[in-house]
Amino acid sequence: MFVEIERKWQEMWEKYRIFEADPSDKEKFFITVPYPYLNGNLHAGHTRTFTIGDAFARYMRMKGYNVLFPLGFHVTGTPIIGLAELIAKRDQRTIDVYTKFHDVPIGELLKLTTPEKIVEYFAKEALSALKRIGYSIDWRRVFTTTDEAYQKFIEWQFWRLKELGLIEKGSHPVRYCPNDQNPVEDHDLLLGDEASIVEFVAIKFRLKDSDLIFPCATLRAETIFGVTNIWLKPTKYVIAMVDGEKWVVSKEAYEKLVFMDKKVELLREVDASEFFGKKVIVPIVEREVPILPAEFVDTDNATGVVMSVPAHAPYDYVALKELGVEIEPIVIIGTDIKGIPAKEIVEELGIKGQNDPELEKATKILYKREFHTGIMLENTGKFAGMKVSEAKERIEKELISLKIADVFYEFSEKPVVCRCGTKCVVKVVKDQWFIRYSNENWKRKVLSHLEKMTIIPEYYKEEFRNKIEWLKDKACARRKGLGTRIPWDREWLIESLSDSTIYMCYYILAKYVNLGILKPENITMELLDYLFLNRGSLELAKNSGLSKDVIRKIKEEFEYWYPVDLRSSGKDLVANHLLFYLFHHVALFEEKYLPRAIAVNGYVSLEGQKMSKSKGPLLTMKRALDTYGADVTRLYILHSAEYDSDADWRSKEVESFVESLKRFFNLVRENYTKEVNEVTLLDRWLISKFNRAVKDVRDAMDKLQTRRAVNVAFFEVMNYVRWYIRRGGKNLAIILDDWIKLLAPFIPHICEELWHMKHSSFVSLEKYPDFDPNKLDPVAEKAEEYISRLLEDIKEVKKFVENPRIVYIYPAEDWKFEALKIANEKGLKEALRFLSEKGIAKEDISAFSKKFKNAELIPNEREIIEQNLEFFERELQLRVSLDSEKIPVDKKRFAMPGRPAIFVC
RNA sequence: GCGGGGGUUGCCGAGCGGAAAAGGCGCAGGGCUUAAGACCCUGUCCCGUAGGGGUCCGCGGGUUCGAAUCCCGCCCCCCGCACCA
Repeated sequence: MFVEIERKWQEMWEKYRIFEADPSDKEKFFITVPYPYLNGNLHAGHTRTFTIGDAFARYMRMKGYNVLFPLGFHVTGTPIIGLAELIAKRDQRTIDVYTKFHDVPIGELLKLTTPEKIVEYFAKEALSALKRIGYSIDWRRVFTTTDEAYQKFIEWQFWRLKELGLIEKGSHPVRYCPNDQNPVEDHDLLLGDEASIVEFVAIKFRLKDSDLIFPCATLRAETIFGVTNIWLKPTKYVIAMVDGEKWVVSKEAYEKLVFMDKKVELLREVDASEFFGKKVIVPIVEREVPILPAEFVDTDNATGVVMSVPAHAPYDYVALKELGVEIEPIVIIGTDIKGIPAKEIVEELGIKGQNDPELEKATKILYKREFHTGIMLENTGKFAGMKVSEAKERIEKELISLKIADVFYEFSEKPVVCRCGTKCVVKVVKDQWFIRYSNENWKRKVLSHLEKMTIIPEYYKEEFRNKIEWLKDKACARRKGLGTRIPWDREWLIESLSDSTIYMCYYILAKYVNLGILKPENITMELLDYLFLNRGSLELAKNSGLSKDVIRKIKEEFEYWYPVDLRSSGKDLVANHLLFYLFHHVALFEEKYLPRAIAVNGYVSLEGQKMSKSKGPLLTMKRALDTYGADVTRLYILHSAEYDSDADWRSKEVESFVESLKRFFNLVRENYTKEVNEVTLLDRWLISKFNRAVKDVRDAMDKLQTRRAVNVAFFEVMNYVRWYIRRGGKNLAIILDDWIKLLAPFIPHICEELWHMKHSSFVSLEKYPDFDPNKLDPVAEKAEEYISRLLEDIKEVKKFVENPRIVYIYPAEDWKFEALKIANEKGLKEALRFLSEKGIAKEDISAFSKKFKNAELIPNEREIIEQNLEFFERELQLRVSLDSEKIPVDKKRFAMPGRPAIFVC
C-alpha cells in the first residue's frame, strides 16, 4: 500500500541529502547504534535497536539539533570465515537456514564460498534494507572493519593502549577441543554448553619417606586443618613428572594436566592399592595421615586424589564409617551446629551409604552454612577466629604462593563435548595478549565517569557498576579470523570485540576516506594522535602527507561531533561491548570526549519463539519490509516493548497495524486541506487534549520511551479524533499539521507524503510540536467529560427500560450549585447550614449531603445539553427533553451539579 | 551461587498511596454494506428491571481513614556470569 510513497520519499531525502550532517552553528547531537555483524541478513533484533535509534535521531533533529547518525559494518572475527567454509562444504544445515530464514536464493548462496564474497553480499543486502526502512543515516560515512584505513586506525589504538601498559602477555584457561586444536564457544558444543571453568586447588601431600606427591583437589582449602586421611579410588593411577615433581594422579587427570601449561611426563602406571595404609604428610599442619580407599572418588574429577575431612564433608564421614576405621573427625569450623557437623547432617537426612544421592545435597547444605556463617576454630593456627569465607581465600593464596598447592582447572559440569564428538578439556593458553581490564586504576576511572553518564533505563547504572567491578582481563588476540593484526606481533589478529570499542570517532574519518581525501597511508600515528588525543602537533601530523587545511578540517569536525551523545544498543552487549566502549574511551580520550549516555533495549522474539541467526526462526528486516512496508514495521517495533523488556513479533498484530495506518492516512488525507471554520468549544477541546498529548510524547521521547510515545502520539490521539468526529467536529485540520509532525519520527514516509499536500518543505526537518499551556482549555474539557458521562449514565439507565422512547434530563437546581460551592470551600457543615437557613426541605438537604461528594461544578450545564440535543438523540436513539414536569420528585431530588437527574420512559 | 530485572484483568502491557485499573491485540454483539472486508459503536471479573453493588493486581502477614501501589516473610519466572559476535 505505501510502497510507492516510501520509495518516493527515500529518493527525495537522498536527492536533497537532508540527513548528511556536517558541522554547523547549531548544537550537535551524535547518536550511534552498534554496527551490524555481516554473517547473515539483518533481522528483527537489528530492526528494533536501529529503529529506536532512528526515531530518536529524527526526534532530536526536529527539536533543532544538528544530528549525526552514521552506520558501518562489522566483519571482524571468525563467524564469517566459518560460514564461508560451511557453504563451500555445502553443509546442508547451513544451506537450509540461509535459504529458508535469511532468504538468500540458493544460486546466490552457493557462490558465497569466501569471506570476501559473504561480506560483499550481505553488505549490499544490509544497505538496501536499511535504506528501505527509511533510516536517517548519513551514508557518506559507511565502512567495513576490514577496510585498510580502518585497520590503520585500530593499529594506532592498540599501540596507544600498549603504551599505557594496558596490553600485556599472560595465560588463561579456555574450553578447548584437542581434536580441532581450537578453543570452543558455546555454539561449538554438542554437550555441556552450561559448563563453566572451576578452579580447584590441588594441595600437595607428600608420601612419607618418599618424593611422591599426592595432589588433593579441593574447593575448600580451609579444611586442610581437619584432614584425617586421603582417598584414592581402588583402581589404576599413574605417576607423572609435573614441573619436576612426581605426582600420583588418576589417568584422566594426567590427560588434563597435559593441557595446563605445565611440563608433564608420564612415568608409569600404578595401582592405588599399593598405597593403601601408607602415610602422607598434611602440609602446614605437618600431620601424618593414612591413604585409604573410597569408591565415591571420581577419577574424572580434577586430580582424582581427595583429602578427607570427615568433620565437615559428609562424603568423607560416611566413607570412613563404612570402612570401619577408627578415625576421630577433627572439627575446625564453628557454626551453630553442635557436635560433628557432617555427622549431624548425615543423620538428619538419614543417609545410608557413600552411594546415597542425598550426599550431594548434604554437602551443599553444609558448605553453604559453613561458608556464610562459619568461623575458624582455635586449632587452625593463625586463621583462628577468621570468617570461613575470608580464611578460604587467604589459605588458597598462601598455599599457592608457597608452591604447596597448584590450581587445577576443571569443568563445572560434565561431559563437555565438541561438535566433532571429542571430549573437551580446559587448556591454559600461554603467551596470549591481554587487555588488562582488571587494572584497578582503570576501573576506578571508568566507575567515576559512569556516575556522570545518563544510563537508560536508569537501573542499568547499577548493572554497569557491578560489571565494571567484575570485569577481568580479556584475551584480545586470535589465531584465526578476519581483522587487524597486532602491530607488534603480527602472528596475532585483534579479536573482534576489541576492535570495536572507539570506532565511533572513525565515522569522522570515514567521510574523508570515502571522499578519497584520506588514504590509508595518510593515517599515521602522528595524525591520529593529533586529531583525537590533542597530542603532538599540526606540524607532526603533516607528516601524514595531508595538507594543513585538510587536517584542520578533520580536527574541527572531530571536535564538533565528539563525544557520542547517545549510544543505543541491545542488552546483550552490556557485559561486553558497552563495557569495552567505556573502558577504551576512558583510557584514551580526554574527559570532554567521553560518552554521555547509553540506552539499552531488549530482544525480539518471533511468535513467542527465540530467534536464532544460525538455526532459525528468523525474521529478516527485508522480509518485514516486503510484507508490511517501512512505516508499519517501524511503528510496530517501536510500540512492541519499552526499554529492556523483550518484544514479541506477532504477524497478526502487525497486520492490524497496517489497518490502523491506512485509517490514519485516509483520515488525514480527507481532512487536511479542508478549510477551517469558526472554532467551537469542541474544537478547543480537541486542541486542548492534543496539546496534552504533545507534552506526553515529548516527555516519553526525552526518556527514549518509544512505546509510550507511539501509544500517545498515535493511538490516544486517534481516540480523541474518533470522539471528536463522533461529536460532529468539522475542523479536524486544526491539529493536523501538528499531528503529522508529532508522528514524523515514527512513520516518516506517510507523514512526509501527507505533509506535502500542503507544504513544500520536508516534515523531517520541521520543528517538533511544542507543548503550549495556553492551548489547554479546562472549560472545554469539562464540558466534554460532562457530555460523555451523561451519555453513559443515560445508556446505563436505558438498559433497564423496555421500549424506551424518551429521556428527561433535569440539571440540579441553583441552590445545589451554591451549596456545593460552599461545601467545597468551607466544608459540608457550612453548606448544610446555608441550606436550612434557605428553608430547603429536610429530605432534600439529606439527599444533598449524601451525594455531594461525587458532584462537580460544570459551567452552563443546561446550555451544554441544549446545544447537544441532536447528538444525544442520535447516540441514544431516544427523544431528549428538558421538561422537568415529567420527572418523579424522588429522582429530581438526587440531581446534583455535574450529575443531572435522568428519567427514561 | 552471585548480580540485575520481573510476576496486573483471555494475551501483550501501563499504573507504583485514593478508578474494576491507560493503550494495543483477541473475542462477542450491534450499526453500515447487495455481501465479505474495512469503518463506526457497545460489551468482554461476578451480580443487578434506574446511572448501583460485590470481588480483584504471585502467596501470607503488617502499616494506613484508604494499597496493585509502602513494610516484612515466602513462592515462582527471565537475563548475564565472557573470551563469542
